[in-house]
Parts: sequence; C-alpha cells; structure tokens
Amino acid sequence: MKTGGVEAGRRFDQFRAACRKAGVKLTHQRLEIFREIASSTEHPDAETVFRGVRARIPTVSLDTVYRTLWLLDGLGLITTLGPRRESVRFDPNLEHHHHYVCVQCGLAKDFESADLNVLAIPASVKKFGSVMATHVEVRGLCAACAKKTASGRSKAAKRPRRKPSNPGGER
Amino acid sequence: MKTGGVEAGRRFDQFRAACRKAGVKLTHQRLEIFREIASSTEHPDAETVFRGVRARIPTVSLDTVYRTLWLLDGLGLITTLGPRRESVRFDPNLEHHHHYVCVQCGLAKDFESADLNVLAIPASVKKFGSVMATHVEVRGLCAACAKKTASGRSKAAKRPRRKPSNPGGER
DNA sequence: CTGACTGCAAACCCTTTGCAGACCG
DNA sequence: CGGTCTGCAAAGGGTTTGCAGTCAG
Repeated sequence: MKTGGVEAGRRFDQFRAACRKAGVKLTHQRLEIFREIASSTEHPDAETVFRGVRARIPTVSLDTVYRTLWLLDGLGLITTLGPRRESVRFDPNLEHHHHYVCVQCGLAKDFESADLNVLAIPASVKKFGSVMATHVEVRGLCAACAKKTASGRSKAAKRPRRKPSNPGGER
Repeated sequence: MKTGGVEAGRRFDQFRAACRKAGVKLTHQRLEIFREIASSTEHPDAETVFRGVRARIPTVSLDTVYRTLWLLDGLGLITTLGPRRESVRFDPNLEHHHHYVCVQCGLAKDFESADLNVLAIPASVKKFGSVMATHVEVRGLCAACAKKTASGRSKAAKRPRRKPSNPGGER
C-alpha cells in the first residue's frame, strides 16, 4: 500500500522545500520517517512509524521518530488526529451532540443541531463497517485564545509539547 | 455553571438505579464524583474532576476518581471524548477529510465528501469562537471487529483499559 | 568545520494495579 | 458480617529530554 509515485514525488519536494525554508537539515532518518508516514493511508502512532522505518534503518531510535513527527507537524506537513497528548476527557452529555474544539487551548464545548444529527454519509463509508453514529467536530480559535493571540504571533510558533492547555476548558 | 436542579435530580435517580441494577455499591465518593461530572458542562479530565471532588471530600484519591469514571462509563452514564487513552496518532492527509472510527478497535479511516465539507453550522456556535474547519466523525463497528464479535457478546462487556487495539488500524 | 541531529538512557506524566483496612447493604 | 470499595504506593506504558558523539551543509 503506497501512494502513487508522482504524488509521492511532489510531497517529497514539498518536504525538501519546507526543510530548506525552515533551515532544518535533511537527514536520512527524516527522509525515511517522512516517507513512512506520507505513504501511509492509516493514521499510525509513533511506535508504528518506528517499526516501519526500522525495517530500512535498523538503528533509528524511537525518540528520533517522535522528534521528527513533531517537526513535520510543526512544518505543516502532517497533522495529528484528535487531541494531542492529553489526558482522557469524560463527557456527561449523553444526548446526540457535537463539539466545538479550540485548536489552541483544547477547550471543548457541546452544541446541538437536529440538522447535523442526520447527515448523509457517503456510501463508500459502508465498506469500512457499520455506522452507529455521526458526530461533527468544529475546530476554531475560541474567544479567549483569540483575545490572547490578538497581541502576538498569529501562528503557533512553538508546538506545545505536553499539556497544551487547561483540560477543564474555560471557566 | 450547573444544570438545573430538577434535571440533576433525575440524573441522580438514574445513577442510583443503574448502581442497584449493576450491583455496585453507592458510596459517598461515587456520589460526589458523579455529581461533579454530571454538573459539568465542560469535558473534564480525571485530574479536574479530582480537584473538584477533593473540595468536598479532601481524602479522595485520584485513583478512585479514575476507577469511578470508568465505572460510570461502563454503566453508560457518561462517555469519553475522543479516543480513550491511546498514543498520539499522526495524519499525513492534509486535504479536507473526514474519519470513520471503529468504536471497538480504534481503526481510523479517511473518507472524502464535498457535501460534508460545507456543513451549515448553527449560529450558536459562533459564540464559542471562530470557525476554522469542520470535520465529521462517523463511529461504528469496523468489518473486522464485527466478524470477531459476531460469535460472542454483543455489548462491550469489559472496557479495554489500555491500548484497546492495534494503532496502525487494519493492515 | 560547525552547528544541528541522532541514539542512548534516564526522567516524566498520566493511568492502572496489588494490597490491607474501611464501609455499604 | 461478607464482599466491595478506598487509599496508598509502586508499577506500567507512552513520550520527552540531557548529553556526547555524528553528520549534513
């Protein structure tokens, strides 16, 4: 399973260009780690990427994989799925509802919408398995963060490694 | 911010009934932990619930909070947000896309849909902050899990504490 | 050559678990 | 009273970091 050669080539160029621009070095490890994740149609975790890369570079270390993955994330070449490294969050709302999530602080708010409860799901999804529920996640910058950010950098300059925010949300 | 007294009362009754039916004891700690999460409009993590409960029961321990939260989850009185305690997963797909997620094994697949890219978001969401993107998450039981489960219990009897599945997805 | 990068191992944080005493029913 | 449940402390597992040697530019 790998993406077409042409597409892949374009992504590699993007990668090189991004590295150059960001002034980061283009190492063998980084190239292979990028290849591994870019060719994956799944959403691997670090360990999985690690195993894949290790097949070609037996000496890579898991930490390098982590470092590189976050680097790629910082360069905007990949993203993360769901909340970045956070603790599990519990939800007392049992109604069918949707979420607004702040991309910066992780604030999560519920909202309801009858329209969104009955979305038309493409037939192609059926091949993955049964459909039990659908849920919309709206991402944006919450009011509080917008205020804070207004007087500073507009892009997240530094990726928040651990605990990017207050888990409880606003309050 | 707390839910109305009447609503809250109903939820407490539900809680008591569920405990009785499940044969679990109704302890002071559990009651307070339930009160804490049920009255929260946020989606607190265990630590946050812990802090709230500790204000009323100074001797509670964080582990009891964890145990109780998972118990409530098992009883169907609360749910968790996003993937349960898993490692961070990286996504090389930068296009606007949506996800199919298996509730059992955590398999995550991408799918695209022009219709879903342009959902009408309720105006009420605006009050939370800016809207940058919307993303639909379809939950269901993937084909592989459905096959496995076919010959056994239909409900998840035991909550998978750690690493509920293979992070890489199918393959 | 030189600063950035890697690998190693130890540190960290969140979460879970074993055990003895406390408590619900 | 008996079986659960709690609190404590220690183990676990994923992720990050400090350091010295290595490599890209």
